[in-house]
Amino acid sequence: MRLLGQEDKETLAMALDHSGQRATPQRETVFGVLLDQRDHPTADEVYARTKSRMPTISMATVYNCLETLVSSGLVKQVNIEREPTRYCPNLAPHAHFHCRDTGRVYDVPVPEGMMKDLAKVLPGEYSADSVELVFRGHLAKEKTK
Amino acid sequence: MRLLGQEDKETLAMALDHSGQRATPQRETVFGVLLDQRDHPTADEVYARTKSRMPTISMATVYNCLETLVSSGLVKQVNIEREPTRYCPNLAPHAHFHCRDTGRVYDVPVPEGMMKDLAKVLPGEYSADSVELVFRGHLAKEKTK
DNA sequence: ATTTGACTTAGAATTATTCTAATTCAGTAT
DNA sequence: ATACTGAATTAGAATAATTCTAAGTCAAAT
Repeated sequence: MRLLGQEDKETLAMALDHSGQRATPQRETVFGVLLDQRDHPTADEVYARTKSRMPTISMATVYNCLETLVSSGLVKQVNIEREPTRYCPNLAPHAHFHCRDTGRVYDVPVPEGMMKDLAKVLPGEYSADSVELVFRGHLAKEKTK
Repeated sequence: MRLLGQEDKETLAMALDHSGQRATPQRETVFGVLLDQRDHPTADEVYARTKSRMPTISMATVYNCLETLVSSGLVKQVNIEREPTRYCPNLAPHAHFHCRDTGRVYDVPVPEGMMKDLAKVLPGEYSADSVELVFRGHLAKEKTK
């Protein structure tokens, strides 16, 4: 485990301040958990990982912290097929791949131009502020990571 | 309200048979409800609409019928942001637009070529059998329908 | 020092969905 | 026609992720 670096702490503090919220040890720890292992953990998983660093934290607080991080814009929720919500600190535009065998979720980089093209399929009466792209299928071989 | 036409009944019977299941009045009625008003109803809404045509049907049966229809391939589930699952009998490849104001979901036709292009962003180790594309935002004016 | 309001916490409540166990039904074999 | 078989339906209980509630804690500002 790696603690939150000074740089990440600054980022967090600024983003929270910008949305009228405070940095707290719990929020820093949860954010650190997300940055540390970018495997799209569920709230349960975040709770378990956070608890090992901060044993007194409660599930409710984990939910609160995650919500705070999302509202500050540093973390995105990833919802796939009514499964428990997953959390993702990858702010670059990207798609997701959901493996039917393992249930794991992988980030898929999306080229700049593709996002532009996607916007074009929308008829004029719609104006979208977010696009979500999820692939589902299988991994060719075994992905070790 | 419009009853299930002979053609739709055939389609349903064939699809069910193909997946080793039987056509029943409940399944026909639920399917009719979905074809009748293609506004992506939730199970609750399907239940209410179906009950007005077949007052004795139960919620469990509605869930069972929806599951059956999905497994037969005639209906697709549409999941958006952990909201209750919606049901959609539109089999053509299409995207969805989720209005932040009303919560309504609209079908957005996607040109053939776009789907092809989307597949290309997937690195070789992934093989996708389904793609989900959801836009979220606002409608320019008021959409009356 | 005291107040204020934000934050954390444990546990209860909510809610969409699934499960269970009993009943009904349709088709087939007797 | 009648009995069997497995599928389908049903009411209600159970599940599980998330949200809510109400009480307690803390940090900053007066």
